[in-house]
Amino acid sequence: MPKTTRESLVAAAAELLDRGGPAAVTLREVGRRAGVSHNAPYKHFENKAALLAAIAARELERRESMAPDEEESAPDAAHAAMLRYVRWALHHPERFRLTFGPWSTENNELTEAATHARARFIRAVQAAQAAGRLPQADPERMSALLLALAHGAVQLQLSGHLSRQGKGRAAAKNLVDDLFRYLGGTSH
Amino acid sequence: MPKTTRESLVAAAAELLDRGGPAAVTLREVGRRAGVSHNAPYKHFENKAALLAAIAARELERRESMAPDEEESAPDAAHAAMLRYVRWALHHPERFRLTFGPWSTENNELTEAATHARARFIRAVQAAQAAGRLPQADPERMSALLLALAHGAVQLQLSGHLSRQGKGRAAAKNLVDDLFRYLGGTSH
DNA sequence: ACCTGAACACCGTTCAAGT
DNA sequence: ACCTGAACACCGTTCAAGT
Repeated sequence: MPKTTRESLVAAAAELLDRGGPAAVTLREVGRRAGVSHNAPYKHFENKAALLAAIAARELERRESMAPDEEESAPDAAHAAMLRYVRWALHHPERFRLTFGPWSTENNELTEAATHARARFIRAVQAAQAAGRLPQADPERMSALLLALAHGAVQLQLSGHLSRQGKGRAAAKNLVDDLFRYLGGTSH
Repeated sequence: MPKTTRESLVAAAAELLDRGGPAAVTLREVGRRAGVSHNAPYKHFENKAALLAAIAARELERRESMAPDEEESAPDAAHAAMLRYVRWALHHPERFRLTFGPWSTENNELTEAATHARARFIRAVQAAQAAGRLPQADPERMSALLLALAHGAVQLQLSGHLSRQGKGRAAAKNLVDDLFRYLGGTSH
């Protein structure tokens, strides 16, 4: 595999991100790990923000390529996709956080990948609706509801705002399951 | 009002935060605006992170003091509190973002204020449950579900991940209303 | 086209010193 | 107890120059 300099830079940056957040992604250390000078990155990315956006885009494409194709139209595809998303986010908090922020709308590569992933999820939601497991609302809006919950649940768990004690065990995964249970009961 | 230096510092920092995020909160500019030297802040806060935590704590206490007391046990108190939260977050995105991150668990003042606010919300949820507007689940866990949705919906809207086009109009406010409608139908 | 080394402005933090 | 000014190490970014 002939790794281009660009790929090496993104890989090094992603590793630093995981280790200590965006502040730990210094162009100097990125360059060192990629075996180039500390400002070689400027020949591949406009600035540090663009480099971070490239990490986010790579991550999105990877997740995309990992999602099983056949599953898409199964009745529980949406539920499964959400649990997969939650598990991924909890294991890679910094990459998850990178998803928001200014990068999202300013970077083309990223926006395109995000739009594609969202379209895919909407199809899964439609399958669940057809199977009667989700209310018959506008699929796009129903998707937004589900995504918002997964997003917020992960965020709360990561920042320690979910009480971890016995009774109310409100782990992100449980909140996703709860929501599907409630929505499944609404045959409205 | 005899503003202490500490209060001036936090006020200046909050203004800078709103203007350009945490990166714009430089101790030098904070000092300048508060009329002190660029490292006077170190006599009041351990470091920059502690100063940011102080902003978050002040914000939480303000929101707390603004919440109407009588409303707490009304059947729609939880719904109203969530809409108020969403409106606040959309108007102060940087302060909202500050709520998560490392500060939350490491700062005592902040943790205490957050715990208090959460307890208050749980009581509102119990009132809604008693009125049959929310399912009879564990109140703490039901609160977590609602908070997660509000959180995630705001996050998605702020980062532009909610399609703003006509049909699926998935503004954060609408998602909150949707959830309450669905949960209200589940008399389970 | 891609890379390097020096340089610039800026920042968080520390320290010795002042009242 | 609170503040100042100088100093240090570090960072993003720019520039002139090399292949």
